[in-house]
Amino acid sequence: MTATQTRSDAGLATALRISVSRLARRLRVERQAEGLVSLSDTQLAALAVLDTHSPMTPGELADHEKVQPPSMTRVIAVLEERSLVLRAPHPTDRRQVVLTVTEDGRALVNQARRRRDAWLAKRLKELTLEERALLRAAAPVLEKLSQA
Amino acid sequence: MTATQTRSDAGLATALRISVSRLARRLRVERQAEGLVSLSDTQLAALAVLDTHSPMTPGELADHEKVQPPSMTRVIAVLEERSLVLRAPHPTDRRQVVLTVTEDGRALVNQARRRRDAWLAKRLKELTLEERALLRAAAPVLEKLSQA
DNA sequence: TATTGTTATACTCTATAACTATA
DNA sequence: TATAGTTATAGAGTATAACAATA
Repeated sequence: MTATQTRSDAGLATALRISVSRLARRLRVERQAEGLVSLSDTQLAALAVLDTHSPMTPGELADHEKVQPPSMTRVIAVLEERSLVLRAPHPTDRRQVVLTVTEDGRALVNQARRRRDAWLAKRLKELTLEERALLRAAAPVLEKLSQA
Repeated sequence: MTATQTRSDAGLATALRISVSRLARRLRVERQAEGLVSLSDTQLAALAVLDTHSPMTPGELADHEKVQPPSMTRVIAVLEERSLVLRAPHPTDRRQVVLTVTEDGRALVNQARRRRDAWLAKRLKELTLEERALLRAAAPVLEKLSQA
């Protein structure tokens, strides 16, 4: 590796960190600007996890989302009150609770996803074909970075 | 544009949103895991803005960071108490306050930046030359997206 | 009167500690 | 005793409303 590439790579970490963080913040803001959903980040994230992993127990959900069980209790209370999830007794262990996402819950998750994608899709259309191709190739690399 | 490309572009928004959001979250977590800095996101962000735009008034800083003035008042109080910023009277308008970052403040911002970059730089080294080149090219496009 | 910044107060989110029910 | 979940309580962060000082 040449000295130029080494310098360039040192700058790459900074440049990538800034551009990724900034775009992520923008995506959050654009989602909130859409309003209407009126669920907090954590509430929506928990619902999205249930959408793909349902059924789960509150404990599993808390572990997955890296929050403490009491925090998840409150999140679930909100989701249940809005009929987005169902709480049912565990078939064999009566200490546990089984959570399942409702049809309303799935619909809301999908709506939220579409709304977040909408802003980005619009911005992507303003790019050149080459730029989009570049991002298409870069997306899996970014994904790999975050899972390292 | 072909039908295939259209479908692919629709998926691109979703793929890019997920990978960018996930990597940004990971960067936040890794920064916090480094500990030591002991400033909140907002406090560090405000300090970083002052590092590049100092001097600023509290009002300008609140506008820039999209928080309400009373919230910024509290952030500044913490930063001043730790000798990271200085509050001085405005030379001509005595209603206003002029904020400048101290040497300690600049040092802390740079340290925080280095620490955040360190994790990412390490991950980048695990990629192939081609993958790094891809990200180098993609970074400015991501930057452009966030500013759209 | 309008503007800049602060103080007073309340709300949301999350945490730790203590408790209940069950295994 | 140990585990799953909830309730009680506290702390951090941010908001709105009211206020003081100055333009």
